[in-house]
Amino acid sequence: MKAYITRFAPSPTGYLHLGSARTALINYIISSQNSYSKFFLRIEDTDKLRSKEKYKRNIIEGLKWLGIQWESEIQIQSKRIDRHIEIANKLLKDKFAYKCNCSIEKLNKKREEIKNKKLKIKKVCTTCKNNQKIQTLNSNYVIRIKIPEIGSTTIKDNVQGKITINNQEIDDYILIREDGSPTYMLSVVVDDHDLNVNYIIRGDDHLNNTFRQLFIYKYLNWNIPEYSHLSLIYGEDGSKLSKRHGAVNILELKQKGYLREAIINNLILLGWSPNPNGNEIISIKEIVEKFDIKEISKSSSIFNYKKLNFFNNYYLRIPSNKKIFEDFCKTNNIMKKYYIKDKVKLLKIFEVYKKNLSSFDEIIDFIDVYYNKNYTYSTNQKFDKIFDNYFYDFVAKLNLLNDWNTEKIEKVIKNFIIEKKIKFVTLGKPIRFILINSINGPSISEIFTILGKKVSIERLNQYIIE
RNA sequence: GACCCCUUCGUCUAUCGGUUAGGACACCAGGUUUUCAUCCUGGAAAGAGGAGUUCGAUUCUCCUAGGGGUCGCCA
Repeated sequence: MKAYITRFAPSPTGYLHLGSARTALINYIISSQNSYSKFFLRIEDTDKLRSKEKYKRNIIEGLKWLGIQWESEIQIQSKRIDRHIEIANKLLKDKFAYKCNCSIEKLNKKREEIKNKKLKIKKVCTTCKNNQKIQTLNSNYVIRIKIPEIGSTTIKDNVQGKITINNQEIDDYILIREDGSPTYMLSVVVDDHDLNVNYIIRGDDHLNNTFRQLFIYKYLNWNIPEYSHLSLIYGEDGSKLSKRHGAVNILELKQKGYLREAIINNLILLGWSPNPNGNEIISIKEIVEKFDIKEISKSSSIFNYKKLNFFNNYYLRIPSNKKIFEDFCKTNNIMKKYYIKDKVKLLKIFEVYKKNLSSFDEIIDFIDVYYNKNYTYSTNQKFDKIFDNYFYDFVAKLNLLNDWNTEKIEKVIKNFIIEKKIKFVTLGKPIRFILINSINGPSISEIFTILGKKVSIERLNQYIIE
């Protein structure tokens, strides 16, 4: 198996979201498939205006949380500007690039003209490269790459297949801005080359850039990496995944109580299917064993939260993940209080409710009633006469029980209904209501256990038969 | 608009010319149950449209329609 050097290169202009996490994940998986491969993280922070430290931190933290590990220290693109400029100058010297001093207005006019005349060309500056005066300029110019006007360029992409476009479709894009700073198009190529990246896996919004970037590799005689352009994932309304689709920020999902296993399981199944017949639960270990990027679908897919919830429910029910629930409680502002007050009780409640949860935070809706010292039974509820007839008797029986656990309580209840020849619901429903003010919920023996004997009897005594 | 890509149940997908078009989530129904749920069983649900190629097309080709990506001194 080939040794791949892969990388994830986000720009810190937004949070790590599901789409970029998927790209990072796939890079990581590929590089995990053998011990010779490597995976780097590079922060592409050359857009000083939009890059934010908080986004950078969010991306790093999000990746760490997902368990995506990178090689050595994080690469910072802005620290390598001198090297980028050096390469641009080399290109310039070798006549693969040229200086251009066209004004923005002039360029816009040219673009307008191309549009109006329905021309297929993309090169907006056609004169500067032949103008000796401009080529000897010392300031107020940009450096553009020289792309041939004839011929075509082909890329072989592991996901998208073989794609060819005409060179006239490729613009003489800018390498160095007027202020002397390198553009993304230059920086990625130089950084990838210097890191020995030989496999680029990114979103297919970069597909067009590949044709452009290829020329830098060619002009410098650098090895061209392998490519895989992943189709993007969308929100349920078909539009790009964004804020209004819910918590697309990975760390927000963590805060809500989603597990990394669920997110990874869900993400990897978009466009890929390891097990055509049977369930779709797959561990990261199995993914690394089975994943083949050539099997991934070209078509884009829609992210479905209901499926994420299914996976999350599956993973949060696994006993060994109980400690993740504890971590959640320790960091969640609401849960913290309950956790400190009575950890054992909290874990008991979790055990009883977990089959109903899509994410840990959903337990918040159920929990307070078990901790509320000032609990009062909602008195407007009326029950069956039969229940009223046996109620005091039942409380008395329960009161006799000293060994207060689910099993014993259940026994008392069973014996009682047999003795009195009544149906379980006749007793169970009202009791549940008296205890937690809700008809629905866990079995009453569980509720008794969670509340403890003293509180249970106290709450039952709040019910007064009229 | 130009260039490129995509199109199987609501959603994610399987099928590498011949299948009752399979699975997962969601949905619906029945069963178990101490209510809700869990769990079990079952059900409904798909090849965008049109031409070709072929004995035979979901599968190959072309056209149309729909969707997406790109078209910056952003990355």
